[in-house]
Amino acid sequence: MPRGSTRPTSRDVAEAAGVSQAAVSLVLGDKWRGRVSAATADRVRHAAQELGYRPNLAARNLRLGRTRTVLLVVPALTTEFFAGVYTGAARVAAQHGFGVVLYPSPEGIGPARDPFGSAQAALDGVIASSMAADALTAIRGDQLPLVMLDSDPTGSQGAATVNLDIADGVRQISGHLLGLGHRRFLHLAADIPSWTFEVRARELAACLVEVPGTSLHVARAPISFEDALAATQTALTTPGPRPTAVICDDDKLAAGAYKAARRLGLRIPDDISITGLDDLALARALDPELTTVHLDAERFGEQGMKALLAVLDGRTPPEEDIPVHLVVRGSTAPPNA
Amino acid sequence: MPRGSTRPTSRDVAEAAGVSQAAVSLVLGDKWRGRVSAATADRVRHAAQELGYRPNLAARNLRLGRTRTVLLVVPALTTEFFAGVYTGAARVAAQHGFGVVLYPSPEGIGPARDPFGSAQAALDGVIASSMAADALTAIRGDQLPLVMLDSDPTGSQGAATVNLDIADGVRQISGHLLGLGHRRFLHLAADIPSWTFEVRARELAACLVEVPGTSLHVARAPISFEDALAATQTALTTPGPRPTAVICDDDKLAAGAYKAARRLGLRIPDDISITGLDDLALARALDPELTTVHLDAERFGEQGMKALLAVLDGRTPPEEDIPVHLVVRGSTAPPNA
DNA sequence: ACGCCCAAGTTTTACGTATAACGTCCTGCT
DNA sequence: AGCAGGACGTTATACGTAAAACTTGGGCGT
Repeated sequence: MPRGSTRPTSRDVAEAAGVSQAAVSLVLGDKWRGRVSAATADRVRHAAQELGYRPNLAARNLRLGRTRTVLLVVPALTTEFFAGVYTGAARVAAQHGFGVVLYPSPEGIGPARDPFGSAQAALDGVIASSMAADALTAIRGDQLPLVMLDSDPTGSQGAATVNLDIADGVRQISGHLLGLGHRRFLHLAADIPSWTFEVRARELAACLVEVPGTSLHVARAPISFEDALAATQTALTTPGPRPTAVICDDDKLAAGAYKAARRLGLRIPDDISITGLDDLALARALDPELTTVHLDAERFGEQGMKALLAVLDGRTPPEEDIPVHLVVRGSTAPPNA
Repeated sequence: MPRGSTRPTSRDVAEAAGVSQAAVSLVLGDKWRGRVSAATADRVRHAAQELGYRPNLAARNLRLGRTRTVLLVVPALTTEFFAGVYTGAARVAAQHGFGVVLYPSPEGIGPARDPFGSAQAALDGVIASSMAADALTAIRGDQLPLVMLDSDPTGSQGAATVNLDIADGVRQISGHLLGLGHRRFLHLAADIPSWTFEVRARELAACLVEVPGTSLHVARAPISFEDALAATQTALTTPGPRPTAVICDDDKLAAGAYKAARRLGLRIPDDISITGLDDLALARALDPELTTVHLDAERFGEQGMKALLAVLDGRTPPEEDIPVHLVVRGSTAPPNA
């Protein structure tokens, strides 16, 4: 037993096993082959077990100069999407003996003045999701290895990037709706300055401009049920021919669009088709179930973490986009008349 | 400039300011009054600023024997509820200079064999949410200050507990439905061995037994859309008089119940009333909007963190339950006939 | 004039770990 | 017989910080 009630240290283990502290470190660090006899190694392991020894991570981190801990910066945790990203990143991290600390940037997507303010941990690297460029600069100042998720590759200042192939998702949506015969579209866009949403707008416009006779209106709303409802309602009641399909930047917006359509007495999908993007649990709870683009959040987090591990290893991370796929459910149908 | 490209240490700052390392520590630790002149203190601060000095947390943690970091153990991050708990806990923590590391127990609610397996951080304390008793024992073995969220106070082995007043929420639901005239109930229960769900079942039974002429059937399902759908569908098609109200253990189950009701051609709330519990974003997206009990997840997390801070301070945390309130929306109405 | 205390620092130490550098047998070979 | 070298360790040191213990040079009271 160590004196007092403090946690046992490697020295306590050494004493209990009748060896030096260095031997304990070698054995428990699995570097004992050819340096310590198997019998002694066993004694040490038993003593450690007996005392309930757990290494002091602060001391180890100080000694090694690294912490095997990385920071994941995400916008506010308001959907399960980022929970999935975290889960995926944490899983891969754990497999490599790393831990992940979460930092929900208080200002949401956009500039974060003090990227690490509340993160008490000492860090080996950072994964930043959907961040604005100025926050990026603040982070880079710390010289930490950095991976950006869903961010403009051209503005990433040399940081590695991992992206979902959102552009392809938009192509799949527009292809689906055009194939059904839709020509008049409303784009319910997230009113957030973020690359991932710019891509949606740009790609959608590019897809539709190719097809003669199409029209595209854009409504903007913050990602909230109420705002989406209001914006859609306004957009659908403006004079002129009504859009037959509403393409929403994400599922939450789509839920608002559903309610707006219902308020106006429109049936989904008979009178109006609606699509989302994310494939949250919400998508299946809506009635009819939402046609949307499935994003594999966990895989996204996994890839992000793998890229960061590569950077930490001095390797160059692969730059492939993560595929996404359209899930056709009940909210889309050919336009009537 | 320090030699090489390593991060500047307090010694580098000392050299730049022409003082000893101890002086730097005193100044930056704000313990310099009466020990260092104001002019020197300024020189030190400027030097630190100039070099971009940031203290090495591993070294500080080692020296101080504490990390100002706590672990929040939650079941899988599949709903925004636990995201809210985290957000609240992290906010309070940040105000006190603490960080929060998240550990989503891989086995979900229930036994967690290796509570800290993937948590690389050195910890000052633990907040554990909805955990089973055996996992608790494993945690207690580590002698860390512990606060339990939504856990059986009688089985908490002396750990502080913070609970939502779920029992009161159940009373509000049953009062609401009984007041509307309902007498035949289906309880769609979460098929998870956790105290928070046991409370729901016990309290509901207790509420209904007081009222003559009531019947209560119970269906069980894991918390998933599909399972809830299947369980409800089975329960509603068994012979005998059909329940007029379905009380669900949480909103996600309610979403499944909605779909089951629709499949059977039942209108909500005309033919059947449905209630949830949580008040997730989902609740407002359903059509009609879900009558449910609002849980203030962020406040829950805040209270949990405050309790842990109290324990760390040697104070006794208050043992008050957090109030919840019924939100009546469109999914409940008097039974027809 | 002498001692004392205070301001303004400095020197030293400890936290617990990982590892480089250094001993000491003993075995086997020439 | 002598000696190389492997097996099995030990000793010593550094990581960066906080803080206790020590130093030094006035200024002030008596």
